[in-house]
Amino acid sequence: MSEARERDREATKARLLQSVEALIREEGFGALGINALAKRAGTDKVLIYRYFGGLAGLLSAYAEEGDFWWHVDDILAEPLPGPDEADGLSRCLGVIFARHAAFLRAHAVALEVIAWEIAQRNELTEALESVRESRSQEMMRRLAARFDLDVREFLASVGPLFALLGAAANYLAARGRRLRIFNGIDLQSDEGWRTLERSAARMIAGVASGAFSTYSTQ
Amino acid sequence: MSEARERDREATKARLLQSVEALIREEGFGALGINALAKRAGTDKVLIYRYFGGLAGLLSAYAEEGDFWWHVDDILAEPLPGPDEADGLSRCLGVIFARHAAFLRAHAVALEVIAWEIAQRNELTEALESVRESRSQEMMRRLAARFDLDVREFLASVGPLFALLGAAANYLAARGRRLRIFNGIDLQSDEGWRTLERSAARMIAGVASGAFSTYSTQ
DNA sequence: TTGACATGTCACCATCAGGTGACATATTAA
DNA sequence: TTAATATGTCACCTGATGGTGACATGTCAA
Repeated sequence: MSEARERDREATKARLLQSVEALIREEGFGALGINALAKRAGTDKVLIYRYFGGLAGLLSAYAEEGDFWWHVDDILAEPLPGPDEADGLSRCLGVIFARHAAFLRAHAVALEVIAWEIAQRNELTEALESVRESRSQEMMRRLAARFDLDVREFLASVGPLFALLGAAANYLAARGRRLRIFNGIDLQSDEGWRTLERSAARMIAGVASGAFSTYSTQ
Repeated sequence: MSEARERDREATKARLLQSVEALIREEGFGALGINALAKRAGTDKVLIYRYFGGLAGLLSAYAEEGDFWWHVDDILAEPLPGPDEADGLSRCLGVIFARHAAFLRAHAVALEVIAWEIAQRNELTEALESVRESRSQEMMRRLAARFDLDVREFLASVGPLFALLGAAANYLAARGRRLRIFNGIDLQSDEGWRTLERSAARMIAGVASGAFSTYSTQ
């Protein structure tokens, strides 16, 4: 009867971690539960308690090793406008916005993470959040270095801009999973997102024209 | 024993509707359930089935009569920059952004609605969504009329801008409920939001400088 | 007064959740 | 070989959920 599954702790742990990813992608965070995870992994839920100490432990293990968010190297990959080019920083920010948006649209798990971070706050969302935040900070630091700007002042001037555009991309991409139209924009079409990118680029340029140097405050 | 509660259908229905609001505000959407609502209203869940046809019916009744979102009159209340003033439209959009953001920060239920619309899709979020969307559309139409612009072209030029800024405000306000900092911005302080409003105003101006008239396409 | 209906109460059901204890068996060290 | 331990299976518990049927009693028209 019982097929005497192979005894391999590491393989079982790996299957459980993969189940976290698969469940989030296919059914969303709402479906994440001890029972569902065990079933999906084809194992017994008691092993989750034994190997990970419970659901929270499994989820934070996933957060640490999971590949659910972009890497700084990818978001800043060449070719990328540099400090020697005209409007280098503005165009650079535009490219980053576009890459960020493209990544989101291509990664269902990332969108689920964003949606769930807003709606709920628990051990997993906190762990995921901290990974995301540290990557963003790293990206900003490297960008400041690229343009030879003081990090503090760079954050002060570009921070609000990134906050607005990043927030917009997150919201629209997450929303676009299930709702096609927002303010007349088709969130599920390439054309809709190109429109958004053009607007974002113009908005960036608008801020840049006013102030962007290291000695801008207001 | 049983206190023989007064028999008043309308009062019971009203208590149930108030429970929806109270539960969302105090415990979030996750707590919305037949049992929790009945308990909160101090009544029996079977009455929800009888009077509203079930949870979905109660929730959509709330969506129709609930006061969970801004009214167009409020968001466009005077004083508001008009077509005769310099940069009238740009400044008008800036004011609307600020009012939208201020409303969100002051209304916990609205933030819950936004968060839940992103994370889940069900009868209630669809009903709430449709109310929100229709108010936005109405606001845009009245704005076009105020500046004597063709609605279609107005939507094409201002639509992406509103989409980006509205999305950003929604995301940041919803996120700010539980997470204080985003990209160095304090989402729970007036100062943080003033910074965002200044950036938004500059971004709007940047788009306006390039194209804003009725005959702009790209 | 009587009978129909509206309002409200209660008990119960199946299902799912997270969680735990008891057990079977493979592996490995003594 | 034997005994301890690691791995995995199974049955069961408590509690909450959505949902329904049976019942008690107030209200109101005939």
